[in-house]
Amino acid sequence: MLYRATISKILEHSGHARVEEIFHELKKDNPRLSIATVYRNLKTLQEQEVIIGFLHPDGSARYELKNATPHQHLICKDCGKIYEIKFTFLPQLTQSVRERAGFQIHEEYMTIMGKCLECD
Amino acid sequence: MLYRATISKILEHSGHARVEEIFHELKKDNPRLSIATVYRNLKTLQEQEVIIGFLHPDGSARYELKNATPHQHLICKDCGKIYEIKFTFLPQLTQSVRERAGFQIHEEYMTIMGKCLECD
DNA sequence: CTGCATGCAAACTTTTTGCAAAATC
DNA sequence: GATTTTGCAAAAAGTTTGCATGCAG
Repeated sequence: MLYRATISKILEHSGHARVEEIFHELKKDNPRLSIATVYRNLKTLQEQEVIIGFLHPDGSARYELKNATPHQHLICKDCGKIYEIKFTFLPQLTQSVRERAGFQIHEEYMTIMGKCLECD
Repeated sequence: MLYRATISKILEHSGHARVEEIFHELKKDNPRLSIATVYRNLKTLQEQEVIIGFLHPDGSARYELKNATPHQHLICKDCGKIYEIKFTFLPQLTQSVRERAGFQIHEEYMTIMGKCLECD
């Protein structure tokens, strides 16, 4: 069944979900669901580039929809909350890095750590 | 003993070392060393802000010296290699993010994913 | 003597895998 | 009927913890 639609729906209104959260949500509809199935489906959906997976600095894997407009992540070192931001000068940055290091940036995977307003 | 000097020396000439690598190096001098000790010391040194720990997207924990000049990380999604780069416009970025989101950037923890020259 | 650091083994957490049963086409 | 997906249990891999021992102040 691949759970594609369901996982997408979950990620639509819960931004950077953990595996456990996704598992918990899916289980509401199918109590017999195994977490192995969740892992397998997340892997498949990531290979199909439907979703984006990344590691939170706290060590937990997080997932979000790929079709959302590309954005960057600010992650608070204190509370761990993830803020989304759109860097306006990203084209310049992308070009600069390509010229200086021959490195092609993937804009969806940019992470900045720091301290958020609430924790300051 | 805390292994502070030794771990620092290891990290001096092996940039983004994994726990296993550090363990292996330390074990040369002390064959009875336990990996639990390495984990405990790495944690302490990180709390003392002597070293910086971060998660490689491949899931492995990496460590580097904190006293080195702050830099940013480019990580290749294909080969996993970590490139260090110094963004020249970081002050502007820091200020922009602070104004727009009230978020105080920690410059040592900035990560950009993408594809490196060798893998392109 | 007191307290911190260590080794060892066990426990935990997260993720992956083998395999047989079930679902899908 | 063949292929794919699933549940379950076991296995890996990475990290943490309890406890008794050892070393240092």
